[in-house]
Amino acid sequence: MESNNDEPRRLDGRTVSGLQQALREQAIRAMNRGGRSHHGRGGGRHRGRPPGLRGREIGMFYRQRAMEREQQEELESFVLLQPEIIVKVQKMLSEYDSASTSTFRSEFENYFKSIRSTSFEQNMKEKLLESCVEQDDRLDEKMMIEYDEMMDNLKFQENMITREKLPVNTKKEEILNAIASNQVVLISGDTGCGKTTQVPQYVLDSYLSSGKASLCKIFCTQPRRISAITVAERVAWERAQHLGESVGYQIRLQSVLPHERGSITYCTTGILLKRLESDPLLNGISHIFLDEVHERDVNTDVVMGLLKEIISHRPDLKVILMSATFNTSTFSAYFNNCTNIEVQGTLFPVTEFYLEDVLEETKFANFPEEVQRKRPKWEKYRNKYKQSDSLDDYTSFIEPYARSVQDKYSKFVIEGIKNPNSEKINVDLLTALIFHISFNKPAGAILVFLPGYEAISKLHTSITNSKFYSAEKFKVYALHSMMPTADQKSVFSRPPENVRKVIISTNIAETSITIDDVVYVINSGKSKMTNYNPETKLQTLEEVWTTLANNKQRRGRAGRVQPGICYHLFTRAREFTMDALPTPEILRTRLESVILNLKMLRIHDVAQFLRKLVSVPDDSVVQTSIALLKRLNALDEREFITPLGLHLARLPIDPQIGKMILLAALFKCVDPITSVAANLSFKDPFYRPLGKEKLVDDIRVKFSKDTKSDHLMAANVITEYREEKRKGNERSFCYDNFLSISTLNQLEKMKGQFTDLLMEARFLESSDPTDPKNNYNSSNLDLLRSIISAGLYPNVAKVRRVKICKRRVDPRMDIITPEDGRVSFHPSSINSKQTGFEYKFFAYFMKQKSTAIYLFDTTMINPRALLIFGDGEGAGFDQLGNHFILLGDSFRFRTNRVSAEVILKLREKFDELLQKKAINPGPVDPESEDALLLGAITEVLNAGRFSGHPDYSSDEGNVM
DNA sequence: GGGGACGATC
Repeated sequence: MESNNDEPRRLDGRTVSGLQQALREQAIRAMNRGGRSHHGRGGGRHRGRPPGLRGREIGMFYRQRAMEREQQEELESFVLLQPEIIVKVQKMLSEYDSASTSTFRSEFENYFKSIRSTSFEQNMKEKLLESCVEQDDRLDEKMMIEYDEMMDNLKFQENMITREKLPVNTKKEEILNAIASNQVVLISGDTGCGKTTQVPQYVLDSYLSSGKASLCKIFCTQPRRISAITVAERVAWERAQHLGESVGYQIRLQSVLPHERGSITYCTTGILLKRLESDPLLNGISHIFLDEVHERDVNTDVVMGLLKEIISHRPDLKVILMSATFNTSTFSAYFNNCTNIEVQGTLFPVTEFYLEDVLEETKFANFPEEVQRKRPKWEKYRNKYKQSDSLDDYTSFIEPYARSVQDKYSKFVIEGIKNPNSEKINVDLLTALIFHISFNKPAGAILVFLPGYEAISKLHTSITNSKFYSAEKFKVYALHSMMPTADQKSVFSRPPENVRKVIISTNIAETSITIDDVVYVINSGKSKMTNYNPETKLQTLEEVWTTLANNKQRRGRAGRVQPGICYHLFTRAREFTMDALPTPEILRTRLESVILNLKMLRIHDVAQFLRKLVSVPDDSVVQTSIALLKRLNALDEREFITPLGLHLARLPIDPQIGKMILLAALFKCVDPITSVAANLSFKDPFYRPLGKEKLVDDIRVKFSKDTKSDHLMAANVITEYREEKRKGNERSFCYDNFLSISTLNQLEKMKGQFTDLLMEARFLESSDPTDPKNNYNSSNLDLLRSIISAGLYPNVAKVRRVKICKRRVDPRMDIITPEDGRVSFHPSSINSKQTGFEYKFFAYFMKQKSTAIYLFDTTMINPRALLIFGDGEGAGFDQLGNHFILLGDSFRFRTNRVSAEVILKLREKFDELLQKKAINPGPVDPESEDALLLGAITEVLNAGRFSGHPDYSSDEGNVM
């Protein structure tokens, strides 16, 4: 056994010194400590102490040293390869060394070089020569006849009566003239004005009737998949046609395309963006409508930036921006002060009330007097100054307003709004208001906007537990993206007479879900926002005040069928402090995918391009994202896209996950890893119905089997779903396990898309994810976990020690990442429920700070995989002769010389292999030298697998 | 011990 050469216990991390210091300093400090081993610590305690310290200083010194040691321990580990493995792998590597290297596959080389050497501008000029849409007289004639037939259709004529009543119809000629005489036009109008369904039809019909339909091809982008479909269906219906005639849609993995010319295609913004990669001039397209530009999602902002450049090369291309009626000058200004045509909406008037009115009406005065301290004691003291500060702020902000309205409201109302707790979400007040409306106001559904799951859950409980509640008189729905109600039709159905429908929702009901019979809206004034902090490099989820734009949108939800009422649960004074608009998404997010996509468009100076967008992201975020892309080898040192980066950019997926499925192709474990990738890039298939949270968590643990992996748990779910579907049993399987059939089906489709693309790029021989040829290693659990970690790298966390609380891991304890210090398993991660781990290392994809820094999805990782697939400044030995390997710039592994050599050689050779495969894509031939290398890697991973044998496994990571 | 909402050619 190797323990004869390097006895693990004596290589305990405690004898080595400061990790983030220079190596020299480390060595000197270690020497000062006399190189004592763990066992010798009890002996000469004073020997490492500098002379001249007295009294308290001695205590301070030891305390400091204990802290240093603890920090080192957190980041330091131990790895040793067994001698027989070393011999075997060294032999394999020496054979591999003699193998020849590969060269560019020629057609890929040309493509790659054209992307690196041409600019966006040049590329457009080249494409212009190829593209020229000719008018087709015969087609025009045919379409004109069809158009006449449509006009004669009774159904069409009947629909036209309704269409002509839409407000946008009053501006029809003005709009058509503006589009005819301008390249860019902005049309702004509020919900219900008909711009989305009508304006593209006005344009199409003007071409049809003038016999030039072959020159008209309209694309209209939508931010959401669902709206692309429903709008297309509606427009086809209005024209008394089926989808696929003059109207169609295209979203990811699903489309009904209309006729090639003389047609309207509703698509998601993402589809247009992807198309631009190979078709930057939008060949054959005559009109681009960008709808809902006011929502300011990343894709729309980027497309606007690109269109601004494209239009000068395509003078015949018309761009029509469509927006809600706020903030329109921003878009008009962005496009050289383009014409803005404003259209009135058709919503019914909505009366607004504010907190002070609600208190008066409900007689609610029951706000908690004390400042509630939910935080632990220590935090209270730490924030003491801050707390009182914000209290003073509140007082000085509310006092003048309270004085100005004191004659209009009862004294208890004025006292109420002066209480800072009146600004917190108050379930009692919400419940009182809901029953007040229910028993005193005319019929109509009540829609409550709350920030998130917790508040929805509390209010739901409060309502249904109330003495005023009865199941016969109320129908209460909770609406959240993770709840099944969001996918069901029942929430749209009108309740029987005398039954009050109450919908408690997140902002999913602001844009994505529209419920027509809502008459009363209750706006809590709060919503949740993800944000990205460039300094801490952390994504956060914060509860924030809504903006005036949100308030307007929420209010509008009450006026769809009749005049409505909106109750804002904040004062008019608070409204005065609210922002006009939400922060555009591009300022709140990381930019890896955006940057890689721009590189594909041959936009090399990404930072310069981003500076020309409507909102300019922080340069430090751009730089952080570029740095990660370099670390993934997607960009080279000069920030040019690499062959690997090009493959990653072509996949519709985050670059890290793209790398994961590329590795899965090389290592032949495609089915489980594409499941992991689909799950990470789309959404979790589990529903979380109210009150079933624990049940769902238990089911997740059940599906995880013994993998210690949320990712492989998801893969297991897909495998079992497929099996149940084969048996015709999928409905009950999904019902019993709180799974969404539609999400699972989409995940399956996405897997197919990944394998299609991998095959197209020649990394696979079969495009069936389940083909045995793609899955020789799919049952090698340790390999699967390694591939996951290789993709997710450098997202690595380490468990320091496990605390058990009520027979479960306490998820708040003792997990660290080098960048953030202490983090936690999110309670929904199956690893927050495990009681023992064989390895200390975990890979994760999503990290988000809310009440703590949570890792949402985690896989326990064999540290050998990290060392082979990770990066770092290499290895060496300190002055005590202790060998080490670095992982990244912080994790450090003690080892011996031969182990270090073998591991680093594998790392180097694997990097080479990946680059080689990127320039000459192809499956790994089992007879080739590449297979030998992959075999050697698998050998090392397998030999490091936890075997229950304490001699080496304990120091590599066993923590229980 | 807890999850605002979206999205990805041919």
